[in-house]
Amino acid sequence: MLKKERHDFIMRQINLHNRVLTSDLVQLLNVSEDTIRRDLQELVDLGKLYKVHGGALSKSYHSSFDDSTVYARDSKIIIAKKATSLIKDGMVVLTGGGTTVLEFVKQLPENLEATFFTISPLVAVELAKYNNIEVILIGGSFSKNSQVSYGGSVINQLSEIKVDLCLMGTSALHPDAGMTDTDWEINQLKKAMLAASKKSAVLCISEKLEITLRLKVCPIESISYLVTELNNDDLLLQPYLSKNNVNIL
Amino acid sequence: MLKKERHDFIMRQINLHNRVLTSDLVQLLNVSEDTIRRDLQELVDLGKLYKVHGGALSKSYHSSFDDSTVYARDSKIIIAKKATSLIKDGMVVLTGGGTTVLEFVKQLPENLEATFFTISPLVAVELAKYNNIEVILIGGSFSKNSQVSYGGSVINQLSEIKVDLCLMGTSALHPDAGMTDTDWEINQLKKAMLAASKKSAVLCISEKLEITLRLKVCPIESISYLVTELNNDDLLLQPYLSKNNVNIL
DNA sequence: CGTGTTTTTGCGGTTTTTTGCAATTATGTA
DNA sequence: TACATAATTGCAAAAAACCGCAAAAACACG
Repeated sequence: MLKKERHDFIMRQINLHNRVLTSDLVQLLNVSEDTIRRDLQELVDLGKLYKVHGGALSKSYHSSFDDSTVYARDSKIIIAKKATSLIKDGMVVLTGGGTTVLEFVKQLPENLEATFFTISPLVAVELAKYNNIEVILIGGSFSKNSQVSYGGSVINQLSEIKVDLCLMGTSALHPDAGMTDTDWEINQLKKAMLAASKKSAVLCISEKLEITLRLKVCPIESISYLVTELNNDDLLLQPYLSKNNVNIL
Repeated sequence: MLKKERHDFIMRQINLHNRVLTSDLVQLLNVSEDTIRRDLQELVDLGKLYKVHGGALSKSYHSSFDDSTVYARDSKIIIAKKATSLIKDGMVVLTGGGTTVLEFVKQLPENLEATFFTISPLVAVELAKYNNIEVILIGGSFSKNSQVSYGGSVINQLSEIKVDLCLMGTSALHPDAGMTDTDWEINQLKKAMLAASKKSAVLCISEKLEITLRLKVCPIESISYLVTELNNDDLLLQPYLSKNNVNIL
């Protein structure tokens, strides 16, 4: 069996069961432990899975249960602070969920007067702490993974509003492929959010740039503002993005 | 089972119940006590939980326990535990907000299969921790005081559903005046919730009994179940309530 | 086709990690 | 205080990971 075939086999197992045991793979693929370990290490280097003593776990599995510690918190705070400059008194804003957006809300100026629509209950609770912000929570089926409202009724409600700016995080952004995602419902949701907004801002830590996932949300030129933790000079994509009218923050 | 998986399992239990017993984990994970103790110690080193004699507690629980902002927490826990007996597999339930309802959600049995509608984002987030509970968050204008969705759109959405049981806290309950409130919008909301439900349960600490506020929500006989922290014998209203077909828990 | 190079793979030996056991100590409770 | 339960410690066996090496296979190129 070719190495590539083994890698594909391992990734199938990972996607199916979220985990693999070294010992199982030795039996199934009929190669030595060392070979399996080398395979796993290579897949780790490609960022495709997570290695632990005794086997490996899928990346999504790992991140979804690790909710007590926010990953890359420092970067997210930098992004959040930058993003607040987009918000002016009197604006009507729509936000998604996620730790970066939540951090953004915490950084807003105390006396901001604005109206916020949001699909995230945690964001709503945080926004409610501001006296002069009107909060409208958009409800629907509640996603256990992403902790936001989703589904048909959310899409319907979004189709009835038009806001100045929509603000969301993303799992992947690529100069050619644009914004992409893995979950179909979240994908639909983001499309509807963009359609409901005059302008859009995407909050994205740099390591998620230049990654492409299965489902396309929108092309790169649909994004009005990209907010990362990098300086403009350090952002290699900068010229390409500017060409597509994406403002960099 | 891999060590990482055990750690994730433990953290899930902690997030769900705010505590774990060493002895329970030994049975559930089928490893020796020593292994569990080492696991717990490692999670302590990672700052993810708090170790005590006999098991471990969640960090948030520990801090919220010290946090005296939750008034009469002990009574509310008693009420919450009693109220869980009203919920059976397969039920469709509607809940309001408030600390007592939130505590109720935390006390639900781990594998409950049910559908919950709620107007409270915090309740939704807490419910989402249960694998077999479907959560539908009802959105609308968000109340800074009561931390729930309210207003016309909520009333509309409530008019479209019919659930088995509606569960809410209250600020006042009186044998003659029934359930009363001070806030007009919350008043309307509660009426709509009751109208959307076949049966209703009111969670109420005893000190709010025999109080009357300005706005009437419903007469006493509209309440199917009253849950307080008292024993039946200590509840002076008991005969009167039974006469009006209110079940006491 | 032949030869030198790179890649892949398995093996032996060593080190690290994990786990359970037993003996001891600590803790909480009647 | 005494007793039961839980925690700690040291230890040893088993499992897994690591390291260097060499055989085998695949590849490149004249």
